[in-house]
Amino acid sequence: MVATATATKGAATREIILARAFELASANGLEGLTIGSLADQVGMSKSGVFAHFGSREDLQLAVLELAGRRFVDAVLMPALKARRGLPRLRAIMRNWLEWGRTTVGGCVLLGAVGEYDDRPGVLRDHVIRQQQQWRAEIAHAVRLAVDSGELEARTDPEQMSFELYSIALIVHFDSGLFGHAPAHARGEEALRRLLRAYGARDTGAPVPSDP
Amino acid sequence: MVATATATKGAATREIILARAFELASANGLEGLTIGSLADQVGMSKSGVFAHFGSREDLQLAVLELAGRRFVDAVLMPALKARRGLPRLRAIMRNWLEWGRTTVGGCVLLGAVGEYDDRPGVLRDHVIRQQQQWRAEIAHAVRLAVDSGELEARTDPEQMSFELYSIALIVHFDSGLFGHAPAHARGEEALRRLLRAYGARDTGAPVPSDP
Amino acid sequence: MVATATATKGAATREIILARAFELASANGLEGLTIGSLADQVGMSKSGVFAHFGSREDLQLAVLELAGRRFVDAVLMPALKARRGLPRLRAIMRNWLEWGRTTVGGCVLLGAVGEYDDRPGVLRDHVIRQQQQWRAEIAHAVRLAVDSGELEARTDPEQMSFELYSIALIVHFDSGLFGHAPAHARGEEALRRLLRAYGARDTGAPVPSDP
Amino acid sequence: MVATATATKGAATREIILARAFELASANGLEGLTIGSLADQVGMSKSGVFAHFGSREDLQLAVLELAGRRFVDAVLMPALKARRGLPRLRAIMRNWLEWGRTTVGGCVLLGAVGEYDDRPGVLRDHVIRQQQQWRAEIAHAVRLAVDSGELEARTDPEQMSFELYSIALIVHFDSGLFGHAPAHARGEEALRRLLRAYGARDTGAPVPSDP
DNA sequence: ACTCGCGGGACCGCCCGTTCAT
DNA sequence: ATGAACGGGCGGTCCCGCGAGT
Repeated sequence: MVATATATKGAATREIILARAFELASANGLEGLTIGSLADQVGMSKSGVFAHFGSREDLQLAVLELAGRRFVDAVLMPALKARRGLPRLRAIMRNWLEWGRTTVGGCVLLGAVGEYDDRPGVLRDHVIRQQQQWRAEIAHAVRLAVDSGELEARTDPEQMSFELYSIALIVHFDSGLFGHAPAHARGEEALRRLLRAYGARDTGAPVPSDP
Repeated sequence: MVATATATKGAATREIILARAFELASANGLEGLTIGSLADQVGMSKSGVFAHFGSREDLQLAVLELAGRRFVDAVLMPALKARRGLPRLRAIMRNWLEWGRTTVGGCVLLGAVGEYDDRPGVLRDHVIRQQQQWRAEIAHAVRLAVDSGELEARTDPEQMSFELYSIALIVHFDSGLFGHAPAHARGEEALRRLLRAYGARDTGAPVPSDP
Repeated sequence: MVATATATKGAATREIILARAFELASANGLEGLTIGSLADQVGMSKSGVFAHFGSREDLQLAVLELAGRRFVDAVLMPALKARRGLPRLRAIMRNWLEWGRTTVGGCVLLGAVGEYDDRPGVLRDHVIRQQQQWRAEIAHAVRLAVDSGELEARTDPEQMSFELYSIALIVHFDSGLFGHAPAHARGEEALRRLLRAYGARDTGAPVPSDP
Repeated sequence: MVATATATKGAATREIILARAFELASANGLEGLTIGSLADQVGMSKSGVFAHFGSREDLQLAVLELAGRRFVDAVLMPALKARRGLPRLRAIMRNWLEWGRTTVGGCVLLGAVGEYDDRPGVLRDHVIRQQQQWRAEIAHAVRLAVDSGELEARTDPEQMSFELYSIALIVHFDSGLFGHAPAHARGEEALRRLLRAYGARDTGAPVPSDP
C-alpha cells in the first residue's frame, strides 16, 4: 500500500480540528486556545478532540506546525516566483505583511513569540527552532541579493535578517494596538529606509519622484 | 516626626505586594499573574492580597502603572542628564536595553504589548495609552536632535520613533528566546545603522577608530 | 432488552443527584442548595456534579421542576380517583397537607414562594408560572364543585383558590415553626370553615354527629 | 445623671445603622442582609458596623426586634384608637396590609417566617416567640369582639387568629409575586368572607348596595 | 480505530464574617 | 471606629483519564 498523507478517517477529522484550532489561535493566541472551546467550534465532544492530540500542549504544537506550513505556503513559496535578489526579498516582506493583514488576529508565529519568549517548555523550544529556520531563510534571501550586487557587499545577512524581522514584529503588534493601516504604512516606510541603508537603489517605492 | 513615603502600614504592604507582583509579571506576563500565586509569594492569604486591589484587573492595572513609573525612573530620567539631541537619544536607548537586561523576564511594558494587542479591555486601553505616551517621548527626543542639526532635517520624528521602538521590541523578545547577549549585540548594531541612516555622524560606536 | 426509564448511565446519576438535591432543598431551601454540599452528599466531586447542570441556577430550576412533578404525582393525580366536585377538592387539600407532612422540610414549592417572591430572576419567573398553573388547577376543581351544585353558584373560583392556597401556605410555614400536628389541625379546621362558608354541606369532618 | 434611652453617641449611631439595616432586610430579607453592604450604605467600615453587634446573627436579631417595634407602632397602636371589638379588629388588619404595601419588600416579620421556618437557631426561636406574641394579640382582639357580641360566641380566638394570619401571609407573598393591587384585593375579599363566616354583620365593605 | 460520556482534581476570582491592634 | 488580615466557602473552568460503545 502506498503511504498517503491521510490514510484513515481519523487523520481527516484531525485536519478539520486543526484548521479550526488554527483560526482560534490566530484570534486568541495559542494560550487562549482551549480544548473546550475548540470542541464546541468543531461540534465534537471535548474528549473526542482531546484524543487526537493527547494533551493540550501537543495540540498547540500541532497548531504551531500548521502555522509554519501555512506561513511557508503564503509567504515563502509565492516569493520564489520573483527573481532572485532584491525582488524576491521584497516579495517575501510584502507577502508577510499581507498575510498578517488578511488573517484575523495576525500571524500566529509572531504571536507565539510574544507568548513563549519567557515561558520554558516544549512550545518555547519549538518557537525557537521555527524562528531560527525562518530567519535563516531570510538571511539566505539577503545573501542572494548581496551576491547579485543589489545590496552592499559588506552586508551581514544575519544582522539584516534580524532587522527585517523586527519590522514584521512591530507591524504585527502595532496592528493589534493601533490598527492595520497606520502600522503597515509605517512598516513599509521603515522597510524602504532599511533597504536603502543596505545599499539598495530601487527600494520599491511606488513612484520615487525624487529628483 | 519625619514625613515618610508610606503614611500607613497598609500602603507599605501594598507596595510590597506590588513589587512582588511586578516581578511575577516580569517573569510570567501580566496574564500569568494570579492572586493565589502572588499571595503565596508574599506569604499572605489570598483575601488579604485581594483586599488591596479589589479585583485582579485592578491589580494588573496597578502593576502596569508601577512598570510605567519604573520605566521612567530607569530609562527616561537618567537620560535627561545627557545633552539634548543625539546624546540624549542614545542614552535613552542604552538605558532601555539595559533595563530589559537587568530585569528578569524583561520589560513588562513590552510584554504587555504582546499580551493585549488583541485582547480588548481596560488593560489594552491602558497599554495603548502608555505606548502612545512613550513613543511621543521618543519622538520628542528625536525632534531635539533634528533641531540641533545632528539628524537630517527631513526626518519624520514619529516614523523614527516607530523604528527605534521596533528595535527595543525585538531585543525584548529575542532576549527571551535566544538570550540577552546576542539580542543586545544585534540590537545595538541595528541602532547604529538606524541612526546613521537618519544622518547621524557619531553613532556612539564603542571604538570609532574608523579610518 | 427491556426499556428502562434511564437510557444512559449519566441520566441515572443525574437523577440520583437531583433526588438528593431535592432533599437538600426541602430542608434548607433552594437558596441553601450549594453545589459543594450537594457534591459531598452524593459523594462526587464538585465539577462532576456541576457538569450535569451547567450552572447552579439550572440545578435549582431542575429541582423546582422535579418538585413540580412530585407534587403532581403525590397531590393531584391521586385526587383524580375521587369523584368530581367536593370530594375531589377535599382530596386535593388532604393530599397536599399530607405531602407537606411526609417531606422533611415541607413542600419545596411553597418554600420557593418565600424565597423568590421578591428576588427577580429566572427562578422567580418559574415559581410564578408554577403558582399560576397550580392555582388554576385548584380553581378548576372548585368550578366542578360549583357545577355539581355542591358549592354556592355565586362562588368566584379564583378567589376561593386563593383562599385555599392561603391555608396550604400557612400550614407549611407553621409546620416549620410550631410543628406539624397543631398546624395541620388548625389548617383542617380552617378548611372546614372555608368550605362551609362557600356553601358546602358535608365538610368532611371526622365525626359529623352534628345535631 | 438620669438614665436615658441613648446615653452615648455609640447608641445613636447604632440606631442609624439599625434603621438602614431594617430597610435592607425589608428589601432583601434578613438572610440577604450583609455586613459589607450595610457598611457601604451607612458609610462606615465593616468592622465599625460589626463592633456594634458582635456578630451577624445579633445584627439580624436586632433588626428583628426593631421590626417588631415598628410593627407595633404602625399596626397595633393606631388600632387602639378604634372602638373595641370588630372595628379594632378590622383596623388591625387594615393597618397590617397597609404596612406591607408602603414598605418596600413588605413586612420583615412575615418574610422572616419564610426564611426561618425550617432553619434552627436563635433567629428561628426569636421568630417563633414574636409570632406567638403577635397572634396572641390578635386573638385578644378577637376575644373582645366576641365579648361585645359582634362575633359568634362559640368562636375559637386562637383559630380565628390563625386564619386572619394566613390572610396577611398570603397577601405578603402574593404581593411580591403578582403585585400589590391584585393581592390586596383578594386579601380584603377573603377577610370580609372570613369575618362574615364568624358571624360579623357589618363586614366593612365600602358600600354594600346589596338589596 | 475512533469517538463519546462521565468524572476527578486543581485552580481561579471573588465574597463573607470575623479578629486584632491601633 | 478603623484598616489590615485571615480562613473558609462560593460558583465556575480547565485539562485530563477511564471505560464503554460503534
